[in-house]
Amino acid sequence: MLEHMEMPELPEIHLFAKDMHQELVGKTFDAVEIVQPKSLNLPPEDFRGRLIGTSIQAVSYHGKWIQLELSKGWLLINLGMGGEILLITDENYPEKVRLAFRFTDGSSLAVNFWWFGYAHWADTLADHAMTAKLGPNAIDLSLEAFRSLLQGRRGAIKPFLLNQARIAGIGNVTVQDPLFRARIHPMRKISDLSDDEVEALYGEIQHTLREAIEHGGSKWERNLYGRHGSWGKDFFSVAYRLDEPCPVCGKTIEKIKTGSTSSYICAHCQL
Amino acid sequence: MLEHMEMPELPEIHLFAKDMHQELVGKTFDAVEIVQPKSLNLPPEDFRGRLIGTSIQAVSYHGKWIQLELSKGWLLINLGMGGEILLITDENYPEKVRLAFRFTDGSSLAVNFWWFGYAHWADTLADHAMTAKLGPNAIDLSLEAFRSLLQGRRGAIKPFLLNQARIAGIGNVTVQDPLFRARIHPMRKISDLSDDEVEALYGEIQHTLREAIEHGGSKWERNLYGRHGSWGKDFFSVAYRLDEPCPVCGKTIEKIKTGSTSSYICAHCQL
DNA sequence: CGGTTCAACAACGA
DNA sequence: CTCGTTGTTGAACC
Repeated sequence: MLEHMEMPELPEIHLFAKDMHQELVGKTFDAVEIVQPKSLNLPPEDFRGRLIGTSIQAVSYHGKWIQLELSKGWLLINLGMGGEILLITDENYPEKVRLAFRFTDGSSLAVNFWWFGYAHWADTLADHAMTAKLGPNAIDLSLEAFRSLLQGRRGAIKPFLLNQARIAGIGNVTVQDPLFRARIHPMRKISDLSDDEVEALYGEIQHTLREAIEHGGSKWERNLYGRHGSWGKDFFSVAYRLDEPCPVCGKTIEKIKTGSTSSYICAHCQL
Repeated sequence: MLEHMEMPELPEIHLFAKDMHQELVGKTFDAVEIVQPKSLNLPPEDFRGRLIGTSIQAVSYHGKWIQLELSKGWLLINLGMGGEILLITDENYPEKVRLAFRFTDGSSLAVNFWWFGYAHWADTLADHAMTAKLGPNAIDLSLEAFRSLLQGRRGAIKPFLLNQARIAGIGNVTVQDPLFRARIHPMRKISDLSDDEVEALYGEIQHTLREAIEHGGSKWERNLYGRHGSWGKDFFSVAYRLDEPCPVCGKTIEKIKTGSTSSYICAHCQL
């Protein structure tokens, strides 16, 4: 039932960045193993050449991208539809690896994508179109900023929230319960939302993201150390609860098509 | 039959820029008459204030925009769906005028749009989004540059050629015969084109643009001096020749919808 | 069906 | 395709 929820969203990326910052700052690239060159934005030799000898200064994130600031340039990683980043402290690499980075201290970082992801090198963040065009991280938004982003928008609320160019980091897992709890139908026109609804939605988004982070990310993901999070379906009110009763009114939760994504909703509570 | 061909494309703009450079360099703006303020990107007073007292240093073009480099800033003119720019040497203004510029030597330039056009002022070209985002002028492209622009494109060839952000200056009149002569269907996927087809298409585009320029632009347009060009349907192989025989195979030329534009093609020759 | 980009399209406005 | 904007949809891609 939850087999298609293995994609990292803001909480998991946030945790990767935090742990990677903790573990990797100060390390220097010694070697780069590239199993899947198509994931790169440079020829493998160039990519390797940019990294080797540089050191990691800081690790942050923007939306679903992890950003490693180097002594020269940036290494930008996107796990695509899902994947793992593992810190390897001994010589035991995991079986499946698309990319591996070895550091001069003997430790390594292994990256695997379930299907496809990116590892890009950029001189500056502004040079990298895919991250440069992202909106602000959802978790860093103030209510006022959220209101002003919604200002004058004509479309529906759910596609807006999922559009990474508007707000970065929200995905189909973290958008559904906030909408339910704010009692807003995913396809409601943004211009129809009352001030109170916007405030409720904002609060529920913040709550959901923080809750997921506090619980170490989702159960279906592994973190930098290979450990699973504890945030899962137990925390959901309607998401992925097809045919179960709405926790508020008891009516049956439905699955509907909302543009190109699916949504679980209570048609009675969400208007 | 040819009633909808009154929009200037690269050849006509090229000729305007050339003649305007010849005639206008050195002239100083003395007065600006603004009949249609909506065409401007500044309040009329500001627009006027930017121009008066400045002189024209050079006239060039980018796509369908004519660029007048001034002693300070740029005046950028786009004729939109069609229009005229006339050099007036006596005091007889044409009847219909949206904008008129008077110079200190007593001469004037009159601009008319059939429907909508622009006259913008910009401090630098980089400041002006509408021209800054244009692709390279079609006529200045090398074969290699043309190939690299097509690299990795997923859509159909005709919409690509008409997209001014990719290549500037090609319009629905100047695109049709090159496609026919290269034997390429307008809706062919770019990724399906062979190297030879790309080269043929490139050559035919260059040929068409240069031929139109050499003949003074299209018959339906007037130049800076009010004179019509001589490039017209006689030069076309299939464009606007509905139900006539294909000059190569004799089959009937068809008119088809290609996205939002129409195309005249030989369905037998163009694959 | 995932993330992201791109293309095609509609509608509107200037 | 005069051009911009906005948003929607579907496809292709890695």
